[in-house]
Amino acid sequence: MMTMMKFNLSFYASRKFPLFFNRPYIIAASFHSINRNCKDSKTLQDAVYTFNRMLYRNPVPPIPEFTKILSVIVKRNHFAAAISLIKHFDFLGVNPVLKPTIYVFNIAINCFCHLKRVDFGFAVLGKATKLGYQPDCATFNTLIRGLCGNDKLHQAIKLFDRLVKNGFEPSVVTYGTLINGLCKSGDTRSAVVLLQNMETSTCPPGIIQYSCIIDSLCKRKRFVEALKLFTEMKRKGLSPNVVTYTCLIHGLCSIHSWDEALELLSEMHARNISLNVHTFSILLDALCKEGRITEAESLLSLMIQRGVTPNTVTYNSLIRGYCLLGKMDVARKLFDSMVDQHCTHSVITYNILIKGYSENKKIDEALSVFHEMCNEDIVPSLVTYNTLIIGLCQAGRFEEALLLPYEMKSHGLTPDISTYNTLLDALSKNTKLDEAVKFFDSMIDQGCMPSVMSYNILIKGYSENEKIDEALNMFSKMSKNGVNPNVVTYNTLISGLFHAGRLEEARMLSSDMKSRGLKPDIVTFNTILNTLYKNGKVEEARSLFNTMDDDDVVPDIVTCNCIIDGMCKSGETDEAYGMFLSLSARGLQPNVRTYNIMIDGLCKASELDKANTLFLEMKANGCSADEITYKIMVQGFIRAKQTTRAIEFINRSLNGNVSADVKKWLNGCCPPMDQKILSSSN
DNA sequence: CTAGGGTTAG
Repeated sequence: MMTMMKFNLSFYASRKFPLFFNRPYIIAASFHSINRNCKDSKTLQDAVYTFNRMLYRNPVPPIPEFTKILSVIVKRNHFAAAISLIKHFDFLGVNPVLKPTIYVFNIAINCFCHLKRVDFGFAVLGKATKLGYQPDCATFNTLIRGLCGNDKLHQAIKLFDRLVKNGFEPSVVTYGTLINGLCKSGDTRSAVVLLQNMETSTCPPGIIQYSCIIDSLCKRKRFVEALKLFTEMKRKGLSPNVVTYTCLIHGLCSIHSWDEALELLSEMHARNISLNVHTFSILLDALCKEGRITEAESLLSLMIQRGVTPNTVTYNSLIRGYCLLGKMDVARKLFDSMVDQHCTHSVITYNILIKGYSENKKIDEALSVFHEMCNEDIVPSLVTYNTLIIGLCQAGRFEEALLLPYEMKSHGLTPDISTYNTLLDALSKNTKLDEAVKFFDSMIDQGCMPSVMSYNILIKGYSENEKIDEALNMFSKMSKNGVNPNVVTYNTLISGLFHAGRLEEARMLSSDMKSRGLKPDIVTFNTILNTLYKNGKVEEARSLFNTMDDDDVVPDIVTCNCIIDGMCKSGETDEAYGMFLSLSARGLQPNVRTYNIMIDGLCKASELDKANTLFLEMKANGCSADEITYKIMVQGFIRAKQTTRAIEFINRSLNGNVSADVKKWLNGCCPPMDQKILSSSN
């Protein structure tokens, strides 16, 4: 326990105690939380009722009975309600029966911190000190956490240092809180320094501190450092627990490193650490994200078999998995079945379903799910609205989308920058550039400052409408307004300049970008490579491709498609095919475009059998042929005068639900055959 | 004091 003997608190005693009474925001907030959810409000009302009854019981129950109720209320996030109950305690020192303990003060501080009023938290500390209470470890830990959680990390560190200087011995929780705050703010380096400081202090770091930093490193994809800490903790005799492993597995899954993740799973097995609902959910989510829904289903059975009950989060991932595959009926069924499994729908569950319907071109269903959630007393979040706005815009229903920010405001939600950017993008994409520009100005009037993304959207809008000079104008305007361009800005402009044939300016921009400390990314390379090939600069393209590695940029499938296409067009079909075969070794999956490019190249090199084999292979690889694939095959066979096989493909495409404009395909291909093929295929 | 699910631009 900590020693407070010489601990000097004078610097807090001067703080003003907050007025608990008659704070309008407290009343408003309590009202809101009571109405948030029926089931919840019932427990809240019960708790408040019991609390008030206890106040008038004779004799009054001991204080810990009251704080127990307060803890329940706080656990359910009814902070304002807790504070309004705490005001019943006697802070004036006239009623010895209702004399608060330091624990009551701590709860009040915690509540104020959660209500984003850390300043009131400090005022409570001031009052406690003045009344002669000794703040305990929890008091300061709560305040430090409050500062960390309210973007006042710097003050948290200052408080920590000041406390230490005044003789306060931080506990492992104090260190842990600060390490967590540093990690969440992205300063993992300082977190590691603090971890090292713990080593020489009276409380050495534990599993929690290591796990916290490991998680933060994984989230930032710094796996080398994460694994180093992981090894270090094991070397120090600290056994990683299920949380530590789960953090690492999560990180590895996020970069599709399945083998490494599986290795950790077997290590867990060897150490007799069982997977919990978090671990299973992460694995299931990763499978769903990759479209591996059958495996996700098996994993669900496995977890149930092992006695781990899936929860709302688990189901959310599965539902999203079905949505991603367009299986909305299954998604909906699963959604409905959650109730039978005693799983509640969260606002995120609804958001997933709404997005699923929107993306599968079922915006009316999305809207009806939205109304459903309101009827179920689930309060739509900012994300709900933003998702709906995207859906409405994609469905071309701009008027409705533009109304939603007003509806949000009437429900107490503030549209954020992404709300506005979505609308801005929708306007500029749909040849309403003038309206987009007006909207951009109105954002500022609404008190929402345009972000880099806002500028990027307009720059793209101008570029794609042959107004590259206006785009360049926006570019200089953004810097003037204190918004720094990012890689996307440069990529958009470079692409626009290429499109306008202003190659030299594009080149200049690309070096300007580097001088600003921005590194070209995969899109930059793809944009430039594409243009080089289009302009027949094959050698230059090839040497640029070879420099990608120096910039730590790994070619993706778009890059390879571009290279394969370029090789085919310059007659190097064998080299192109070699590259095609090397894709899996690069960890890349060919997509429809890859197959189309390669098949076209093979057809033009009169390698029809090879082309046909690829056509069959793409289906076996789960990549379905589109209209272009059929067109390439048909034209290939016509060029080779293999009319029967051409007709075969025309019929296949017509039977295969591919919307094919056969007549268009045949245009320019052997006119005399035109009639013959068309008549036989009908 | 540590872990999982939902939204915007190239």
